[in-house]
Parts: sequence; C-alpha cells; structure tokens
Amino acid sequence: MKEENINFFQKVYEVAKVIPYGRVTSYGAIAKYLGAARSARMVGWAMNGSHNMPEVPAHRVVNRKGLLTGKHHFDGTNLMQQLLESEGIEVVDNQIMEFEKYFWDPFIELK
DNA sequence: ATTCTGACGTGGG
DNA sequence: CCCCACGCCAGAA
Repeated sequence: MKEENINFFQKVYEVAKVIPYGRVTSYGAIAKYLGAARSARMVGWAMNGSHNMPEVPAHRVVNRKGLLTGKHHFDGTNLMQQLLESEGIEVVDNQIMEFEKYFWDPFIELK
C-alpha cells in the first residue's frame, strides 16, 4: 500500500465521520471533495477497510442514485438497510426514498 | 505482463 | 428514468 493511499484513506474516513445522523452522501461526492484524485471507485474501495473503524458510518455512503450497492459487504444481507432505517431513512428495495432530501454534500457542509 | 472485476460517475441516446 | 459505452485505479487470478 502506497503512502498516498494511506492519506487518501484517512481523508475518506475523516469526511465519513462527520456525516450527520440521518443523512447520507455518495462516493462521488466524497471523491470530488478530496479532489477526485483516484476516482470514485477508490472511495468505495477505501470503505472496504472501514470495517475496523466503528466511527466510520459506511452505511451512510451510497452511490449517486441513493442505491445501497454495498449492502452485500455488510454482515447480513439487510444490515445496511436496517441501520439506515434506524436513523429514520426510508429504504425500499435497496433504494433510499427521497434521496435528495437526505443527501449531505461535503462541499456545502464542510466547504 | 495481461485480463477481469468492481461499495462509481459522466455523457449521449 | 433506463441502457450503454467509456474512464477511472487497485487487486486478484
């Protein structure tokens, strides 16, 4: 693992940690906020290593459509959805309802 | 070294 | 909104 990626990981976690309760954001938004240095795919890849970090709410990060594409990476098949629903977010068929309403943009909130 | 695969995004139709 | 092609970059085979 290269040094740059370590830094990239830290940045991703740093942004993810400040996502407010009951809000969500997208991989692309985070990647863009970080300068999109390695494209949005790397954000998802970075989340792979967030399992050891309880403070990183990976369930609040979805793709740009509000689809829970990464739910299979959680323990159960519906754990991610349950976590979101426990925060008051309605999820139907892996799709967040009123996604725009819950969307949290790092650019606007963090600046 | 080569090819495929993905927690993705954008742009054209 | 959907479908498709393309760009992206790190790992696995």
